[in-house]
Amino acid sequence: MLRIAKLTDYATLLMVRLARDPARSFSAAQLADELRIPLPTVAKLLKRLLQAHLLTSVRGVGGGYSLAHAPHAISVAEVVSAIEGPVALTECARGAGNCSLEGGCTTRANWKLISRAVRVALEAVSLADMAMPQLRSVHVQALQEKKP
Amino acid sequence: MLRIAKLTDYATLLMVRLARDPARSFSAAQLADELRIPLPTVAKLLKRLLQAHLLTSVRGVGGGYSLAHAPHAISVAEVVSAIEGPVALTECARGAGNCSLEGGCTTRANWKLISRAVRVALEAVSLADMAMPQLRSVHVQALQEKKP
DNA sequence: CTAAACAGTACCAATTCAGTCCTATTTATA
DNA sequence: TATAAATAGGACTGAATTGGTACTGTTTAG
Ligand code: FES
Ligand code: FES
Repeated sequence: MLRIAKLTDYATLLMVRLARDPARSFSAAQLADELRIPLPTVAKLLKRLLQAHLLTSVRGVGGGYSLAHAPHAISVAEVVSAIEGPVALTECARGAGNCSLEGGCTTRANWKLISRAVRVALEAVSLADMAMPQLRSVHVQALQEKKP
Repeated sequence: MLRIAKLTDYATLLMVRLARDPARSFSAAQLADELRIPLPTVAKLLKRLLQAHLLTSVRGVGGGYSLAHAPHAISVAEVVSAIEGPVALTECARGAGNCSLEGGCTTRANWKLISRAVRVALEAVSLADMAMPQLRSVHVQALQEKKP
């Protein structure tokens, strides 16, 4: 159904929670408890987000995680990419298309453009936005195109 | 990676092929052969597209499938929905969120808006567009928002 | 020195997805 | 009217992905 993975959904919840108190630091256990997500899963996600440089961590007693950047400087697209890799709607949209028509395949190039539009839509929304009651607007000026 | 299913990719290939000769009628075997997609798979997809009323079919010898509407009147969004159901990025974006915060969950409402932006992006592109060498533009005026 | 907390990896279970097969039913035409 | 070309519909399997778990190691405040 063209939906993001459940884990990605969790990840945004985590990030949005962190975005509400950008100064504070949270342990995995705290977040798991507060959001009612199983601890091992939370731990796994935080690790991935850390590797994507969206978080900073402090080890040891009293350690924890916090955002690596200001809430308005982290986009939903980054969170999604961190968990499920780059946004590319079709296989061939990201490189070698194994499609049949190949040579004269118009579909492929067009999927790439559509993918970009989607990516732009996700990039347009920051964690700060997500933490707010309602997005003001997601105005997506999607694609600038090489003229006919 | 936020990608559409392989079957959906196939489905668009099929639809685009049909869109190139909207008058003609194609048998499943013809399409399978031309696009190098396994026949049983093609047959399955055509059935689903038929049930979504995107195609019309004629049975018997010399029968086949053709588009139910003009190529410019069928959007990529419709094809995607026909194969993988309605576009809704998150579980809760389409109804009952089983999310923890529930009550005051701002994330949920915002995901809905993002989903809509994506949907609009897919609706903005028709089969006729996909059949052309390169989309002119996918300008997505995504969301009109209830003002602050 | 101990306990809290992150780091990394490997593993299992369950669901989903792609693909196949089989058995009707319809219809042009030889 | 018999035959073959086609769609209609469903059931079934195998593979791949995903969600979730477990274990072992490292860091660090008190
Ligand atoms: S190369 Fe993938 S659709 Fe043609
Ligand atoms: S209800 Fe699903 S994210 Fe809160």
